[in-house]
Amino acid sequence: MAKIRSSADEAFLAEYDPRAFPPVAVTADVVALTIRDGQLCVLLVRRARPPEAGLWALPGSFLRTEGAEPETLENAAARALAVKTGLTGLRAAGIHLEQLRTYGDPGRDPRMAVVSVAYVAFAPALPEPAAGTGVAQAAWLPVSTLGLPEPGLPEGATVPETTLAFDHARIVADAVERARSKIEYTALAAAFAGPQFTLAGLRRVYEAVWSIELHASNFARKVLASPGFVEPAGSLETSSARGGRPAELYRAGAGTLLQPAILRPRRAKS
Amino acid sequence: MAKIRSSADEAFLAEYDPRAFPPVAVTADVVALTIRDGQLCVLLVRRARPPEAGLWALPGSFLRTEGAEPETLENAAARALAVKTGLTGLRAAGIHLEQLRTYGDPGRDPRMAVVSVAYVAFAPALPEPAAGTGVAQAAWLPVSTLGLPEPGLPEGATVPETTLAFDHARIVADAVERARSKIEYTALAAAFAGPQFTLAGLRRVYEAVWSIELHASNFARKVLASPGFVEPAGSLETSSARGGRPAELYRAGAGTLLQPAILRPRRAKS
DNA sequence: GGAATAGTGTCTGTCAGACAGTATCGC
DNA sequence: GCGATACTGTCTGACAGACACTATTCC
Repeated sequence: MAKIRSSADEAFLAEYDPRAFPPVAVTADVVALTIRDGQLCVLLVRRARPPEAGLWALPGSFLRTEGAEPETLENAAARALAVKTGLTGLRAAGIHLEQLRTYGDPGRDPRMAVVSVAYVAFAPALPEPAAGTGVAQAAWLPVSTLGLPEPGLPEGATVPETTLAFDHARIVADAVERARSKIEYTALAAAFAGPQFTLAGLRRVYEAVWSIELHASNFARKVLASPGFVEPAGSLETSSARGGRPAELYRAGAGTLLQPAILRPRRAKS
Repeated sequence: MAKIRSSADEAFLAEYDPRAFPPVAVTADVVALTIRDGQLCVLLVRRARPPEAGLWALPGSFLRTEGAEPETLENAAARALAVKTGLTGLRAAGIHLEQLRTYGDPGRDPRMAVVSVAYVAFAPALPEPAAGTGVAQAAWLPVSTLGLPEPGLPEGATVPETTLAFDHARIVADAVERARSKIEYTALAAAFAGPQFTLAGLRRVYEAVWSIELHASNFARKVLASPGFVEPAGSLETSSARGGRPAELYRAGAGTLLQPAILRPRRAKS
């Protein structure tokens, strides 16, 4: 461990022996998002132990760097999901997992300096999670009930009081903003909608993520005008809810980038 | 330091004592970008010591987590620029510094597990850098000479052979892509152009970052149609290079988000 | 038939690309 | 005058928003 050294020694040694520096813990935290009952939900775990025991938090895990097989940050994120919530095989199932950003403000964890690399996972309706290691409870919670701060807070900004542990409310807010932006220009929304869906179902995904209502006809026109986004499944929806013409069923197309994009309405008229 | 423990003990302790885990070094690395002689350039340092001695690398610094004032990742990035290249006061000068992403693949540093949080800085023409601690040389190098890989490589992907140390070529590629995307919908390009500039000068910034040619007339129309992007400085350029009507001078406007955006041409016509 | 939902057609406004034409300099 | 650069005007096509209209179901 680090002895007391002069500042000059420290700067010199930095190039040669990173172990001379005070330790930092690195975690991978996952913001798993899905749509349930028309609401955008995030997968949270209730912490069983201090610090922040009893509060909802993101599933996370410390990065394993030694041993037979050191892991990538992305693998640590997938492992955190499996260990904390019982959701396994996400990578094999093709669930999209991407890096969000990294949070390392001093004091964000009372134990020591902790740098958290946050990941976002986008998933269609998944099974109920199970409480894993160190977890009292695991559940999908609607993001609208969490009182999230504005996304994009600068580093060092004080995070408003919330019901989530550490600075996880801020991380969830950034993840939701990523999802809102990502469904504009990628075919990601189809991943939320499941194997087969109607245009109305896909529209409800956009409406849930963006928290707005969309014009059904214009939406359908734009989706069908984006080659590779959806392709007809060849059958009709069975027994629509409260009458009405049955909708055609679609499945996700081969494309990943939408051209043209499905842009959300921009306010900001001068 | 960590003793040998069973896997179950390890998982249990993870919640209580992060120090029981093997140490990870965290660095903040900076990709500083600027335009020099019509070329997009990145600030690199030639490493004076092993590992990778003699190779060009990004200026970086290990995160300080203990002592009187633990620092944020962003402050560590600014400190790295100052210590390694002598460029100080960037934050005070309003230089834009934003987090890019985090790189933590096992084996990316031969010494130990190193997680690097990369930052991007966008700057107008800056003074020549000076070689700092552990650095043999510091210089602005055109990105076109570096043989960068495609941006957006997934985690764990093997980085092609380059002239840069570690996986820094990949980081620079991601930073350039960020800059290319960022000048579309923010007024960032004005930051490259300096305090006063002509529309042609601003256009050359876009052309350098995007590596394409733009139609001068359409470009001017789009820039002037984006409120808050530029405002006339009230004077004309003095002594244009090879004759021709002198161009009007502009300065950066108050806006930061461009509405409408200055979109780069999309190829991808079916 | 009436209500409800699905889907099509059309009009209008915004913006990008192309390009012709005008303005103003150095030589 | 001539070339070079700066800037303006106009046409066309792509796309978004609004909305009228038709189609098909349940009640």
